[in-house]
Amino acid sequence: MQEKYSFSEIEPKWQKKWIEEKAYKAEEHSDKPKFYALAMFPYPSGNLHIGHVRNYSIVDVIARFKRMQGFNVLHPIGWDSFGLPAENAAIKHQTPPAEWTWKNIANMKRQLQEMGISYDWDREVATCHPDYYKFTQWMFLEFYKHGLVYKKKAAVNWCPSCATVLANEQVVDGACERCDTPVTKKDLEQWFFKITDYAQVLLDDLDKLPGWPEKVKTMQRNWIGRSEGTEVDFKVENHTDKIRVYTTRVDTIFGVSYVVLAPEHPLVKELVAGTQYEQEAQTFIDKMKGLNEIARTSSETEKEGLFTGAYCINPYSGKKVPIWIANYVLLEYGTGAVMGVPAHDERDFEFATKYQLSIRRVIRPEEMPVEAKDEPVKEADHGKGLMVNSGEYDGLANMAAWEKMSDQAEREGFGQRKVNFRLRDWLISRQRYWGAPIPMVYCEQCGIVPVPQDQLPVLLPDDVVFKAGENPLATSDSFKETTCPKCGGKAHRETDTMDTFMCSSWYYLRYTDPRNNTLPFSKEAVDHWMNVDQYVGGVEHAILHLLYSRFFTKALRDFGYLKIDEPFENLLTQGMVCLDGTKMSKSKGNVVSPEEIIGKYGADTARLFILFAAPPERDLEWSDQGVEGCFRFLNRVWRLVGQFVESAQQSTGNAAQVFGELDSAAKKMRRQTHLTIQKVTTDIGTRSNFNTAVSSIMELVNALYLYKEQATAKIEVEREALESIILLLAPFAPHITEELWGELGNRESIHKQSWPQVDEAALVQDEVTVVLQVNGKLRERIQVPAEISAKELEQQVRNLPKLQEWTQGKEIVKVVIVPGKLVNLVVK
RNA sequence: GCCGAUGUGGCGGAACUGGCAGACGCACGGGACUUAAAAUCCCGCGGGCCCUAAAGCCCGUACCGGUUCGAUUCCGGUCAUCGGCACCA
Repeated sequence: MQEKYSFSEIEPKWQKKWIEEKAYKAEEHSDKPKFYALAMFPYPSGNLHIGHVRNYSIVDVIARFKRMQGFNVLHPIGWDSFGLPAENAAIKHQTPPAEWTWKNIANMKRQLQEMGISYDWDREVATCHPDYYKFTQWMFLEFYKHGLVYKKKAAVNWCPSCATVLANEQVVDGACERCDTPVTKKDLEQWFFKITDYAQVLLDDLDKLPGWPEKVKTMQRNWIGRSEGTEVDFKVENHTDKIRVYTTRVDTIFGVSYVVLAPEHPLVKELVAGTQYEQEAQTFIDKMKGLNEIARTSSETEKEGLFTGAYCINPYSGKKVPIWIANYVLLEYGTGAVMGVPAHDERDFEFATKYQLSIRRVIRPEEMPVEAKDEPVKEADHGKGLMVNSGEYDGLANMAAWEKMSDQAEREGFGQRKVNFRLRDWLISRQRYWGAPIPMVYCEQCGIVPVPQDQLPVLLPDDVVFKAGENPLATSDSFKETTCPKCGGKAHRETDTMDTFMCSSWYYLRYTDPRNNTLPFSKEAVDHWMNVDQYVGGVEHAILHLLYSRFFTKALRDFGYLKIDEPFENLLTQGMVCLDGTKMSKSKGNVVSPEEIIGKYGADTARLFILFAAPPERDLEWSDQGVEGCFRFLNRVWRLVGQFVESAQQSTGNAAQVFGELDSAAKKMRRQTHLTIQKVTTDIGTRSNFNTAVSSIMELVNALYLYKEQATAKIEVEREALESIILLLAPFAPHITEELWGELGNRESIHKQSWPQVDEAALVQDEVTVVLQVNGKLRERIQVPAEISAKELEQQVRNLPKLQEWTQGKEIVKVVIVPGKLVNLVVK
């Protein structure tokens, strides 16, 4: 055995062997229970960054652990390889996006292999490969068949820098999530996925996910944004039209001072046509259109409105109320019209105060005297209370009135209860080249015609021109011009591609059957492997990818392709990797290169540090010295094995017999070995606390160093401890443990060994330390037989010579005993 | 504003079900080995009190209060930091 731990020789040697032997291939037919471990697949930007290393190290520990526990593990990897950076590179370097992308994939694949991650490389997928995007297009058509895809003209989010539209989910603080450019609105005809059909079930089924972080579920709940309310019609005076408003507080409707329409509301133009208000209203509408999302909808923005000159009638009170238009009302939500109740809504209060509209209380808090009901309202009150100034409803509790008033609207036909969601349909069109082409054809005769599924894929053409700000597919005549699949006549193709989130919404299903040429996956494969048992990735996907994937799963279930309701059983959202307290990023220049670290210390050290430095869901502060510490630890393990191998000849070989007659030091050593096995097993398996798993292995190493120096040290006890250390460490540091396992005389790979079992007998103690407290304060530790009764223990404590000192003549009023742990004397 | 999370030594963090606060690692200080350095090994390492030592005592988990024999852990309130949502009617 080499004296020095030489990772640069060991690591490539084993990596090569693992790949050649397909050591981590998932078994097709197996009696073992299955386990599906998955990391969010990377975008092939060119190089692995440290966040990837963290993500993949975590999943690899889980995969290797489960394998050793006897599971048939599916641990695949692939590439989320469509997207804008490839196209930007194409413009910048004049290289085709495909070439740039495949080069990056090759490089990052090499880097992953240098980390020793135990992937089943036979299942690798890349979303930009025609064999993959063929089925992304298949998905589009399948959703289309089931009425979940439609085209509509809408004011959509437009990123001027990326020259494409964006989904609502991709607009962060009014700016493009990719390039930070402020997003503008554009009226375009685009393809939408009807995710809103699934809003309720996407919300409800979050309760079926106990294995997800509360944080992520809350974010999804907020994003879906369910609210229960009532729609009510206000008749417009001298007009045939009605204004339908949506309110969650129909109980306050007797307090309506005005009704407000969104500036884009179609009724606005009608109301002002030919009146003195027309000119001003038009100016107002134009101004609102020119504003971007932030300026228009931020709660910071001052409320601005304009009277239309028209009035409508409150159906409950019969009162006439003025109709306004205002910047704060959104056309897309509810009915695009709102009633203003200044006494009970802060926003309405602010608006009414600004424009001197009336303010009338209709709910009084219980502690407020009835006589005070008409006193001036100083601030909006949205609390509970009793109805006042509300006709026949006066005196009712407002929640009861809410129900009765909704009943009245439904009975008399001027309104109805309504549930609304903030979630909008998912806009999937992109005016870009490097994505899956939308498989649709426009025929002069037949109109919109889907490409038949057996004619897929619609391939991306090579003869496109990349120019900033232009849709490249529109420049390719060979692509654009086609024949109608229905009538054979002249037609042209849709030139938009799909949002790359389409590709990533189903990739976890493809891994179950990655080379299937006729279907995205077979029923047998997907039924066998799904759900993903453990999913790990960054929290930045809490809404986008995770919501879309849940939607896809539910829709495919409803189409009959799946049996499951949810794709990801357990979700772990790992924290960021930081340097000097801030997230590592290229723009800040505070990055650590994984390649450099691996070159200097090896992959095992890099993996070990990143798992040891913090619990996985928390942010991790990078520390070069910390890495050094982990490297020292692996060296310590290396030397431990080296010293053992030299001295191991004396072993008698009959461990069971030796373990039957041990001295107390040996018993202690065995106990720690098995306690460590127990702890590491639960730390990995149920708590996902890899940091404490590593630290307890370190403790075991320290303990073994001390034990083996003792004159009476038993070689069998040493061997058991040492083998346990290496086995427990194997998921974290696969290369060094593979090497050391061989040095201990084993032929078969350590990664094919069974996970060590706890020997309950080794945990039994003859004597335990009991803590003695006086009034909850620690006073003494005493050694007592493990089997001692509470009575005997109390007696022994009462006989302690120092007892007088602690009680100081006071009386012992109570004795609390926790068997095997603690005695607390309560004195007065 | 609403929702969620977090707050423990010089630092990363541990304490799993209310029972020894600070495991493990880093940094730092001292020592051994060495001609020397590196590597390695050993000792110390929250603050204070006590002449020294042994030993012991007091304070201490953001802050204030409560429950309890006993609180980092449970409850109420306050503050701070981070993240998400934010005119959604």
